[in-house]
Amino acid sequence: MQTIRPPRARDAQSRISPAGSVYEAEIPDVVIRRLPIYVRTLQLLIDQTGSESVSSDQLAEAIGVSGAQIRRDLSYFGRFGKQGKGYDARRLVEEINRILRLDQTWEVALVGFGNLGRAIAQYGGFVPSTFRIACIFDRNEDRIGESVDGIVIQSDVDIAESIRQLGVKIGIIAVPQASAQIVADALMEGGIEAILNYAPCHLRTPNSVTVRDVDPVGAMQSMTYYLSTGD
Amino acid sequence: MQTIRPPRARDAQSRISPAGSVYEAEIPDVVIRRLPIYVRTLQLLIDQTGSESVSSDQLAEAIGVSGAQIRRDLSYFGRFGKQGKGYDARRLVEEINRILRLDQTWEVALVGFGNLGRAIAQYGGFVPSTFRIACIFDRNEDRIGESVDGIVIQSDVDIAESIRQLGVKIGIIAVPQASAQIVADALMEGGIEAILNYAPCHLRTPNSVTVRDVDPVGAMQSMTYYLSTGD
DNA sequence: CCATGTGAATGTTTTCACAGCT
DNA sequence: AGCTGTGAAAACATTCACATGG
Repeated sequence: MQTIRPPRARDAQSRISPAGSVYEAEIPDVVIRRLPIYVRTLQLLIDQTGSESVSSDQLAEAIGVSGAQIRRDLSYFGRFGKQGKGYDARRLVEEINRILRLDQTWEVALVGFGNLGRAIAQYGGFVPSTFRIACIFDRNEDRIGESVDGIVIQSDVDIAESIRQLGVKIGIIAVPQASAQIVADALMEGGIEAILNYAPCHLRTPNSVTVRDVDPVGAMQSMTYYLSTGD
Repeated sequence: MQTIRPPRARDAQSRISPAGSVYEAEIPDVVIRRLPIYVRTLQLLIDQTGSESVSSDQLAEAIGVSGAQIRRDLSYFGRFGKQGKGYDARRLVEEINRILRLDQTWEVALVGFGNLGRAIAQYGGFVPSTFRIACIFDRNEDRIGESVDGIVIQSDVDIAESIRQLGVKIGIIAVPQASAQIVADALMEGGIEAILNYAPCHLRTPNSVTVRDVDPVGAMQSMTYYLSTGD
Protein backbone atom coordinates (compact mmCIF):
# COMPACT_ATOMS: atom_id res chain seq x y z
CA MET A 1 0.00 0.00 0.00
CA GLN A 2 1.42 2.97 -1.04
CA THR A 3 -0.29 6.19 -0.42
CA ILE A 4 0.65 8.73 -2.98
CA ARG A 5 -0.64 11.73 -1.12
CA PRO A 6 1.11 11.19 2.19
CA PRO A 7 -1.29 12.16 4.92
CA ARG A 8 0.52 14.47 7.26
CA ALA A 9 0.42 14.17 10.97
CA ARG A 10 -2.16 16.47 12.35
CA ASP A 11 -2.94 16.35 16.00
CA ALA A 12 0.71 16.85 16.82
CA GLN A 13 2.03 15.87 20.18
CA SER A 14 3.20 18.80 22.19
CA ARG A 15 6.37 18.50 24.17
CA ILE A 16 8.28 20.60 26.60
CA SER A 17 11.73 21.71 25.53
CA PRO A 18 14.59 21.68 28.04
CA ALA A 19 14.23 25.45 28.32
CA GLY A 20 10.62 25.01 29.30
CA SER A 21 8.96 26.54 26.25
CA VAL A 22 6.28 24.57 24.48
CA TYR A 23 6.81 23.63 20.87
CA GLU A 24 5.04 21.37 18.47
CA ALA A 25 6.78 18.15 17.58
CA GLU A 26 5.44 17.18 14.21
CA ILE A 27 5.88 13.45 13.98
CA PRO A 28 6.48 12.22 10.44
CA ASP A 29 3.77 9.99 9.07
CA VAL A 30 6.41 7.58 7.81
CA VAL A 31 7.30 6.96 11.46
CA ILE A 32 3.68 6.38 12.43
CA ARG A 33 3.32 3.86 9.63
CA ARG A 34 6.24 1.85 10.95
CA LEU A 35 5.00 1.56 14.50
CA PRO A 36 2.57 -1.32 13.81
CA ILE A 37 5.47 -3.29 12.38
CA TYR A 38 7.48 -2.74 15.51
CA VAL A 39 4.63 -3.97 17.68
CA ARG A 40 4.03 -7.00 15.53
CA THR A 41 7.67 -7.97 15.44
CA LEU A 42 8.18 -7.42 19.14
CA GLN A 43 5.24 -9.72 19.75
CA LEU A 44 6.85 -12.28 17.50
CA LEU A 45 10.16 -12.05 19.34
CA ILE A 46 8.39 -12.41 22.67
CA ASP A 47 6.45 -15.45 21.51
CA GLN A 48 9.31 -17.15 19.70
CA THR A 49 12.34 -16.49 21.82
CA GLY A 50 10.68 -15.59 25.06
CA SER A 51 13.07 -12.69 25.35
CA GLU A 52 12.13 -10.07 27.88
CA SER A 53 14.64 -7.54 26.72
CA VAL A 54 15.21 -6.53 23.12
CA SER A 55 17.84 -4.18 21.73
CA SER A 56 17.17 -1.85 18.84
CA ASP A 57 19.58 -3.86 16.73
CA GLN A 58 17.82 -7.15 17.48
CA LEU A 59 14.45 -5.70 16.58
CA ALA A 60 15.93 -4.02 13.53
CA GLU A 61 17.47 -7.26 12.32
CA ALA A 62 14.14 -9.06 12.60
CA ILE A 63 12.40 -6.35 10.58
CA GLY A 64 15.12 -5.63 8.07
CA VAL A 65 15.85 -2.02 8.95
CA SER A 66 18.63 -0.26 10.87
CA GLY A 67 18.82 0.00 14.63
CA ALA A 68 19.36 3.73 14.33
CA GLN A 69 16.01 4.08 12.59
CA ILE A 70 14.19 2.33 15.39
CA ARG A 71 15.92 4.39 18.05
CA ARG A 72 15.18 7.60 16.17
CA ASP A 73 11.53 6.62 15.59
CA LEU A 74 10.94 5.80 19.24
CA SER A 75 12.70 8.97 20.36
CA TYR A 76 9.83 11.00 18.88
CA PHE A 77 7.62 9.67 21.64
CA GLY A 78 9.83 9.40 24.64
CA ARG A 79 12.64 7.37 26.16
CA PHE A 80 11.67 3.76 26.51
CA GLY A 81 15.02 1.99 26.64
CA LYS A 82 17.68 1.28 29.20
CA GLN A 83 21.25 2.05 28.19
CA GLY A 84 23.36 -1.06 28.04
CA LYS A 85 20.22 -3.18 28.29
CA GLY A 86 17.76 -2.46 25.48
CA TYR A 87 14.00 -2.26 25.70
CA ASP A 88 11.62 -4.20 27.87
CA ALA A 89 9.79 -5.94 25.04
CA ARG A 90 6.44 -6.26 26.70
CA ARG A 91 6.44 -2.71 27.97
CA LEU A 92 7.42 -1.37 24.55
CA VAL A 93 4.50 -3.21 22.97
CA GLU A 94 2.19 -1.55 25.44
CA GLU A 95 3.71 1.87 24.94
CA ILE A 96 3.43 1.74 21.17
CA ASN A 97 -0.10 0.40 21.35
CA ARG A 98 -0.96 3.29 23.58
CA ILE A 99 0.67 5.79 21.21
CA LEU A 100 -1.25 4.32 18.28
CA ARG A 101 -4.39 4.16 20.40
CA LEU A 102 -4.65 0.44 19.83
CA ASP A 103 -5.36 -0.10 23.52
CA GLN A 104 -9.06 0.04 22.77
CA THR A 105 -11.48 -1.47 20.29
CA TRP A 106 -12.43 0.53 17.22
CA GLU A 107 -15.62 -0.03 15.29
CA VAL A 108 -15.33 -0.10 11.56
CA ALA A 109 -17.76 0.35 8.69
CA LEU A 110 -17.26 -1.86 5.68
CA VAL A 111 -18.68 -0.66 2.38
CA GLY A 112 -18.91 -3.18 -0.43
CA PHE A 113 -19.81 -6.80 0.04
CA GLY A 114 -18.62 -8.35 -3.18
CA ASN A 115 -15.76 -10.82 -3.32
CA LEU A 116 -13.35 -8.44 -1.68
CA GLY A 117 -15.71 -7.16 0.99
CA ARG A 118 -16.67 -10.69 1.92
CA ALA A 119 -13.03 -11.69 2.22
CA ILE A 120 -12.40 -8.72 4.49
CA ALA A 121 -15.41 -9.50 6.65
CA GLN A 122 -14.38 -13.13 7.05
CA TYR A 123 -10.77 -12.28 7.62
CA GLY A 124 -9.66 -13.16 11.11
CA GLY A 125 -6.49 -11.12 10.79
CA PHE A 126 -7.65 -7.97 12.53
CA VAL A 127 -6.25 -10.08 15.17
CA PRO A 128 -6.39 -8.92 18.71
CA SER A 129 -9.88 -7.70 17.95
CA THR A 130 -8.70 -4.12 17.98
CA PHE A 131 -11.05 -3.63 15.08
CA ARG A 132 -14.63 -4.81 14.96
CA ILE A 133 -16.77 -4.55 11.89
CA ALA A 134 -19.84 -2.80 13.20
CA CYS A 135 -21.77 -2.32 9.98
CA ILE A 136 -21.68 -3.40 6.38
CA PHE A 137 -23.16 -1.63 3.38
CA ASP A 138 -23.78 -2.60 -0.21
CA ARG A 139 -25.76 -1.15 -3.07
CA ASN A 140 -26.85 -4.51 -4.45
CA GLU A 141 -30.48 -5.29 -3.56
CA ASP A 142 -29.75 -9.00 -3.42
CA ARG A 143 -27.18 -8.60 -0.72
CA ILE A 144 -29.08 -6.14 1.44
CA GLY A 145 -30.74 -7.91 4.33
CA GLU A 146 -28.32 -10.81 4.23
CA SER A 147 -26.55 -11.12 7.55
CA VAL A 148 -23.06 -12.10 8.64
CA ASP A 149 -22.01 -12.62 12.22
CA GLY A 150 -25.18 -10.93 13.31
CA ILE A 151 -24.56 -7.87 11.14
CA VAL A 152 -27.33 -7.13 8.69
CA ILE A 153 -26.12 -5.71 5.42
CA GLN A 154 -27.65 -2.31 4.89
CA SER A 155 -28.29 -0.21 1.83
CA ASP A 156 -25.52 2.20 0.94
CA VAL A 157 -28.14 4.92 1.10
CA ASP A 158 -27.99 4.62 4.88
CA ILE A 159 -24.22 5.04 5.21
CA ALA A 160 -24.07 8.59 6.53
CA GLU A 161 -26.91 8.31 8.99
CA SER A 162 -25.96 4.90 10.22
CA ILE A 163 -22.31 5.54 10.94
CA ARG A 164 -23.07 8.85 12.58
CA GLN A 165 -25.54 7.05 14.81
CA LEU A 166 -22.97 4.44 15.77
CA GLY A 167 -20.11 6.90 16.05
CA VAL A 168 -17.95 4.88 13.69
CA LYS A 169 -14.75 6.70 12.75
CA ILE A 170 -13.05 4.22 10.44
CA GLY A 171 -14.35 3.07 7.07
CA ILE A 172 -13.19 0.45 4.62
CA ILE A 173 -13.99 1.05 0.97
CA ALA A 174 -14.23 -2.19 -0.99
CA VAL A 175 -16.32 -1.06 -3.94
CA PRO A 176 -15.39 -0.62 -7.59
CA GLN A 177 -13.47 2.48 -8.61
CA ALA A 178 -16.54 4.08 -10.16
CA SER A 179 -18.38 4.26 -6.82
CA ALA A 180 -15.43 4.88 -4.52
CA GLN A 181 -15.66 8.67 -4.35
CA ILE A 182 -19.42 8.58 -3.82
CA VAL A 183 -18.96 6.16 -0.96
CA ALA A 184 -16.15 8.28 0.50
CA ASP A 185 -18.40 11.33 0.39
CA ALA A 186 -21.17 9.45 2.18
CA LEU A 187 -18.74 8.24 4.83
CA MET A 188 -17.49 11.77 5.36
CA GLU A 189 -21.02 13.06 5.60
CA GLY A 190 -21.42 10.60 8.45
CA GLY A 191 -18.32 11.95 10.15
CA ILE A 192 -15.69 9.38 9.18
CA GLU A 193 -12.09 10.24 10.09
CA ALA A 194 -10.09 7.42 8.52
CA ILE A 195 -10.53 5.40 5.35
CA LEU A 196 -8.84 2.23 4.22
CA ASN A 197 -9.29 2.42 0.48
CA TYR A 198 -9.13 -0.69 -1.68
CA ALA A 199 -10.41 1.08 -4.79
CA PRO A 200 -7.67 1.84 -7.29
CA CYS A 201 -8.19 5.59 -7.35
CA HIS A 202 -7.42 8.77 -5.51
CA LEU A 203 -10.06 9.87 -3.01
CA ARG A 204 -10.70 13.56 -2.57
CA THR A 205 -10.82 14.21 1.13
CA PRO A 206 -10.00 17.10 3.44
CA ASN A 207 -6.77 16.89 5.44
CA SER A 208 -8.74 16.02 8.52
CA VAL A 209 -9.47 12.58 7.03
CA THR A 210 -6.65 10.05 6.92
CA VAL A 211 -6.62 7.79 3.88
CA ARG A 212 -4.51 4.71 3.30
CA ASP A 213 -4.62 3.04 -0.07
CA VAL A 214 -4.28 -0.71 -0.41
CA ASP A 215 -3.05 -1.38 -3.90
CA PRO A 216 -1.75 -4.87 -4.55
CA VAL A 217 -2.19 -4.52 -8.30
CA GLY A 218 -0.12 -1.36 -8.36
CA ALA A 219 2.51 -3.14 -6.29
CA MET A 220 2.63 -5.99 -8.83
CA GLN A 221 2.72 -3.59 -11.74
CA SER A 222 5.74 -1.82 -10.31
CA MET A 223 7.67 -5.00 -9.57
CA THR A 224 7.74 -6.06 -13.21
CA TYR A 225 10.13 -3.16 -13.82
CA TYR A 226 12.85 -5.07 -12.01
CA LEU A 227 12.33 -8.47 -13.60
CA SER A 228 15.21 -9.92 -15.54
CA THR A 229 15.18 -9.74 -19.28
CA GLY A 230 15.91 -12.76 -21.36
CA ASP A 231 13.28 -15.45 -21.26
CA MET B 1 1.17 -1.73 1.06
CA GLN B 2 4.07 -0.49 2.72
CA THR B 3 7.44 -1.92 2.17
CA ILE B 4 9.75 -1.20 5.01
CA ARG B 5 12.92 -2.31 3.33
CA PRO B 6 12.64 -0.28 0.17
CA PRO B 7 13.90 -2.40 -2.69
CA ARG B 8 16.35 -0.34 -4.64
CA ALA B 9 16.36 -0.10 -8.37
CA ARG B 10 18.79 -2.57 -9.81
CA ASP B 11 18.94 -3.00 -13.50
CA ALA B 12 19.48 0.72 -13.93
CA GLN B 13 18.77 2.37 -17.22
CA SER B 14 21.86 3.70 -18.86
CA ARG B 15 21.74 7.04 -20.57
CA ILE B 16 24.06 9.11 -22.64
CA SER B 17 25.11 12.43 -21.16
CA PRO B 18 25.27 15.52 -23.38
CA ALA B 19 29.04 15.20 -23.38
CA GLY B 20 28.70 11.70 -24.72
CA SER B 21 29.92 9.71 -21.74
CA VAL B 22 27.78 6.92 -20.39
CA TYR B 23 26.56 7.11 -16.84
CA GLU B 24 24.16 5.13 -14.78
CA ALA B 25 20.88 6.81 -13.97
CA GLU B 26 19.65 5.15 -10.83
CA ILE B 27 15.91 5.57 -10.87
CA PRO B 28 14.40 5.88 -7.40
CA ASP B 29 12.05 3.07 -6.47
CA VAL B 30 9.54 5.60 -5.22
CA VAL B 31 9.23 6.82 -8.81
CA ILE B 32 8.75 3.30 -10.14
CA ARG B 33 6.01 2.72 -7.60
CA ARG B 34 4.12 5.76 -8.84
CA LEU B 35 4.12 4.82 -12.50
CA PRO B 36 1.21 2.35 -12.27
CA ILE B 37 -0.88 5.13 -10.77
CA TYR B 38 -0.06 7.40 -13.66
CA VAL B 39 -1.09 4.76 -16.17
CA ARG B 40 -4.29 3.99 -14.35
CA THR B 41 -5.26 7.62 -14.02
CA LEU B 42 -4.40 8.44 -17.62
CA GLN B 43 -6.62 5.57 -18.68
CA LEU B 44 -9.39 7.00 -16.52
CA LEU B 45 -9.00 10.45 -18.05
CA ILE B 46 -9.06 8.99 -21.53
CA ASP B 47 -12.19 6.96 -20.80
CA GLN B 48 -14.05 9.67 -18.91
CA THR B 49 -13.20 12.87 -20.69
CA GLY B 50 -12.04 11.48 -23.99
CA SER B 51 -9.13 13.88 -23.83
CA GLU B 52 -6.29 13.14 -26.18
CA SER B 53 -3.87 15.55 -24.62
CA VAL B 54 -3.17 15.79 -20.89
CA SER B 55 -0.96 18.27 -19.08
CA SER B 56 1.11 17.33 -16.07
CA ASP B 57 -1.08 19.58 -13.96
CA GLN B 58 -4.29 17.91 -15.11
CA LEU B 59 -2.92 14.46 -14.40
CA ALA B 60 -1.51 15.66 -11.09
CA GLU B 61 -4.85 17.12 -10.04
CA ALA B 62 -6.60 13.83 -10.75
CA ILE B 63 -4.08 11.92 -8.66
CA GLY B 64 -3.58 14.42 -5.88
CA VAL B 65 0.10 15.18 -6.37
CA SER B 66 2.00 18.10 -7.88
CA GLY B 67 2.58 18.62 -11.58
CA ALA B 68 6.26 19.10 -10.91
CA GLN B 69 6.47 15.64 -9.45
CA ILE B 70 4.97 14.06 -12.52
CA ARG B 71 7.26 15.98 -14.84
CA ARG B 72 10.28 15.07 -12.77
CA ASP B 73 9.26 11.40 -12.59
CA LEU B 74 8.78 11.13 -16.32
CA SER B 75 12.03 12.95 -17.01
CA TYR B 76 13.92 9.96 -15.61
CA PHE B 77 12.83 7.98 -18.64
CA GLY B 78 12.84 10.46 -21.48
CA ARG B 79 10.92 13.38 -22.91
CA PHE B 80 7.37 12.48 -23.67
CA GLY B 81 5.62 15.86 -23.65
CA LYS B 82 5.14 18.73 -26.05
CA GLN B 83 5.81 22.18 -24.69
CA GLY B 84 2.70 24.29 -24.64
CA LYS B 85 0.61 21.20 -25.29
CA GLY B 86 1.08 18.51 -22.66
CA TYR B 87 1.31 14.77 -23.18
CA ASP B 88 -0.44 12.58 -25.72
CA ALA B 89 -2.42 10.54 -23.19
CA ARG B 90 -2.61 7.35 -25.17
CA ARG B 91 1.05 7.44 -26.12
CA LEU B 92 2.09 8.12 -22.52
CA VAL B 93 0.13 5.08 -21.36
CA GLU B 94 1.99 2.99 -23.89
CA GLU B 95 5.35 4.43 -22.95
CA ILE B 96 4.90 3.83 -19.24
CA ASN B 97 3.58 0.34 -19.84
CA ARG B 98 6.67 -0.36 -21.89
CA ILE B 99 8.94 1.06 -19.17
CA LEU B 100 7.22 -1.10 -16.56
CA ARG B 101 7.24 -4.04 -18.95
CA LEU B 102 3.49 -4.32 -18.73
CA ASP B 103 3.26 -4.70 -22.50
CA GLN B 104 3.34 -8.45 -22.05
CA THR B 105 1.63 -11.08 -19.94
CA TRP B 106 3.36 -12.29 -16.80
CA GLU B 107 2.64 -15.63 -15.23
CA VAL B 108 2.23 -15.67 -11.50
CA ALA B 109 2.45 -18.36 -8.84
CA LEU B 110 -0.03 -18.11 -5.99
CA VAL B 111 0.89 -19.82 -2.74
CA GLY B 112 -1.86 -20.29 -0.19
CA PHE B 113 -5.41 -21.13 -1.06
CA GLY B 114 -7.26 -20.22 2.11
CA ASN B 115 -9.73 -17.36 2.31
CA LEU B 116 -7.22 -14.84 1.09
CA GLY B 117 -5.70 -16.95 -1.66
CA ARG B 118 -9.14 -17.81 -2.97
CA ALA B 119 -10.11 -14.14 -3.03
CA ILE B 120 -6.96 -13.31 -4.98
CA ALA B 121 -7.56 -16.14 -7.45
CA GLN B 122 -11.14 -15.05 -8.06
CA TYR B 123 -10.24 -11.40 -8.24
CA GLY B 124 -10.81 -9.97 -11.67
CA GLY B 125 -8.82 -6.86 -10.92
CA PHE B 126 -5.52 -7.89 -12.46
CA VAL B 127 -7.38 -6.22 -15.15
CA PRO B 128 -5.90 -6.05 -18.57
CA SER B 129 -4.78 -9.63 -18.00
CA THR B 130 -1.21 -8.48 -17.63
CA PHE B 131 -0.97 -11.09 -14.91
CA ARG B 132 -2.17 -14.63 -15.22
CA ILE B 133 -2.17 -17.05 -12.35
CA ALA B 134 -0.31 -20.00 -13.76
CA CYS B 135 -0.10 -22.22 -10.71
CA ILE B 136 -1.48 -22.44 -7.21
CA PHE B 137 0.01 -24.19 -4.21
CA ASP B 138 -1.25 -25.12 -0.78
CA ARG B 139 -0.05 -27.35 2.02
CA ASN B 140 -3.51 -28.52 3.00
CA GLU B 141 -4.20 -32.05 1.75
CA ASP B 142 -7.88 -31.30 1.33
CA ARG B 143 -7.26 -28.51 -1.08
CA ILE B 144 -4.63 -30.22 -3.20
CA GLY B 145 -6.15 -31.60 -6.36
CA GLU B 146 -9.04 -29.17 -6.29
CA SER B 147 -9.07 -27.12 -9.46
CA VAL B 148 -9.96 -23.55 -10.31
CA ASP B 149 -10.16 -22.19 -13.81
CA GLY B 150 -8.38 -25.25 -15.05
CA ILE B 151 -5.53 -24.85 -12.58
CA VAL B 152 -4.99 -27.83 -10.32
CA ILE B 153 -3.86 -26.92 -6.84
CA GLN B 154 -0.51 -28.53 -6.15
CA SER B 155 1.31 -29.44 -3.01
CA ASP B 156 3.65 -26.79 -1.66
CA VAL B 157 6.36 -29.41 -1.82
CA ASP B 158 6.39 -28.91 -5.58
CA ILE B 159 6.82 -25.14 -5.53
CA ALA B 160 10.47 -24.89 -6.53
CA GLU B 161 10.43 -27.50 -9.26
CA SER B 162 7.13 -26.42 -10.69
CA ILE B 163 7.82 -22.74 -11.02
CA ARG B 164 11.26 -23.37 -12.43
CA GLN B 165 9.66 -25.60 -15.02
CA LEU B 166 7.13 -22.95 -15.97
CA GLY B 167 9.62 -20.09 -15.77
CA VAL B 168 7.40 -18.13 -13.41
CA LYS B 169 9.13 -15.04 -12.04
CA ILE B 170 6.44 -13.54 -9.82
CA GLY B 171 5.00 -15.11 -6.69
CA ILE B 172 2.18 -14.16 -4.37
CA ILE B 173 2.46 -15.28 -0.77
CA ALA B 174 -0.94 -15.67 0.87
CA VAL B 175 -0.06 -18.02 3.71
CA PRO B 176 0.06 -17.43 7.46
CA GLN B 177 3.05 -15.64 8.91
CA ALA B 178 4.50 -18.85 10.30
CA SER B 179 4.99 -20.38 6.84
CA ALA B 180 5.80 -17.24 4.88
CA GLN B 181 9.59 -17.48 5.02
CA ILE B 182 9.55 -21.18 4.15
CA VAL B 183 7.39 -20.45 1.14
CA ALA B 184 9.62 -17.53 0.13
CA ASP B 185 12.66 -19.81 0.31
CA ALA B 186 10.94 -22.39 -1.89
CA LEU B 187 9.97 -19.74 -4.41
CA MET B 188 13.53 -18.44 -4.50
CA GLU B 189 14.84 -21.95 -4.95
CA GLY B 190 12.64 -22.09 -8.02
CA GLY B 191 14.13 -18.86 -9.33
CA ILE B 192 11.48 -16.32 -8.34
CA GLU B 193 12.41 -12.65 -8.85
CA ALA B 194 9.47 -10.78 -7.37
CA ILE B 195 7.17 -11.47 -4.44
CA LEU B 196 3.91 -9.87 -3.44
CA ASN B 197 3.77 -10.65 0.25
CA TYR B 198 0.47 -10.67 2.13
CA ALA B 199 1.98 -12.23 5.24
CA PRO B 200 2.52 -9.74 8.04
CA CYS B 201 6.24 -10.28 8.38
CA HIS B 202 9.58 -9.38 6.91
CA LEU B 203 10.88 -11.80 4.29
CA ARG B 204 14.59 -12.43 4.13
CA THR B 205 15.57 -12.21 0.50
CA PRO B 206 18.66 -11.21 -1.46
CA ASN B 207 18.63 -7.80 -3.17
CA SER B 208 18.02 -9.49 -6.49
CA VAL B 209 14.48 -10.32 -5.38
CA THR B 210 11.94 -7.50 -5.24
CA VAL B 211 9.43 -7.73 -2.43
CA ARG B 212 6.30 -5.66 -1.92
CA ASP B 213 4.33 -6.07 1.27
CA VAL B 214 0.58 -5.74 1.29
CA ASP B 215 -0.41 -4.81 4.80
CA PRO B 216 -3.95 -3.55 5.26
CA VAL B 217 -3.93 -4.33 8.96
CA GLY B 218 -0.80 -2.28 9.49
CA ALA B 219 -2.40 0.53 7.52
CA MET B 220 -5.45 0.46 9.79
CA GLN B 221 -3.31 0.28 12.89
CA SER B 222 -1.42 3.39 11.90
CA MET B 223 -4.53 5.41 11.06
CA THR B 224 -5.89 5.17 14.58
CA TYR B 225 -3.07 7.47 15.66
CA TYR B 226 -4.82 10.35 13.92
CA LEU B 227 -8.35 9.71 15.15
CA SER B 228 -9.98 12.42 17.20
CA THR B 229 -10.09 12.07 20.94
CA GLY B 230 -13.19 12.78 22.89
CA ASP B 231 -15.75 10.08 23.14
C1' DC C 1 1.08 32.08 -24.64
C1' DC C 2 1.29 27.52 -22.49
C1' DA C 3 3.36 23.79 -20.54
C1' DT C 4 7.60 20.88 -20.60
C1' DG C 5 12.02 19.64 -18.68
C1' DT C 6 15.45 20.66 -15.42
C1' DG C 7 19.10 23.27 -12.53
C1' DA C 8 18.93 24.96 -8.01
C1' DA C 9 16.74 25.35 -3.60
C1' DT C 10 14.28 23.41 -0.15
C1' DG C 11 12.37 19.95 2.68
C1' DT C 12 12.38 15.28 4.55
C1' DT C 13 14.33 10.91 6.06
C1' DT C 14 18.08 8.11 7.17
C1' DT C 15 22.48 7.22 8.85
C1' DC C 16 26.68 8.27 11.39
C1' DA C 17 29.01 8.47 15.39
C1' DC C 18 29.50 9.21 20.05
C1' DA C 19 28.53 11.21 24.85
C1' DG C 20 26.48 9.36 28.60
C1' DC C 21 24.15 6.03 31.54
C1' DT C 22 23.70 1.23 33.45
C1' DA D 1 31.13 -3.54 27.94
C1' DG D 2 26.81 -2.65 25.88
C1' DC D 3 23.21 0.00 24.18
C1' DT D 4 20.34 4.20 24.23
C1' DG D 5 19.19 8.78 22.59
C1' DT D 6 20.48 12.43 19.70
C1' DG D 7 23.24 16.33 17.43
C1' DA D 8 25.26 16.68 13.00
C1' DA D 9 25.97 14.95 8.42
C1' DA D 10 24.56 12.66 4.48
C1' DA D 11 21.31 10.90 1.38
C1' DC D 12 17.14 11.25 -0.71
C1' DA D 13 12.78 13.39 -2.50
C1' DT D 14 9.99 17.25 -3.70
C1' DT D 15 9.14 21.79 -5.14
C1' DC D 16 10.41 26.19 -7.15
C1' DA D 17 11.00 28.85 -10.91
C1' DC D 18 12.35 29.71 -15.41
C1' DA D 19 14.75 29.09 -20.01
C1' DT D 20 13.19 26.93 -23.85
C1' DG D 21 10.47 25.54 -27.68
C1' DG D 22 6.10 24.41 -30.00
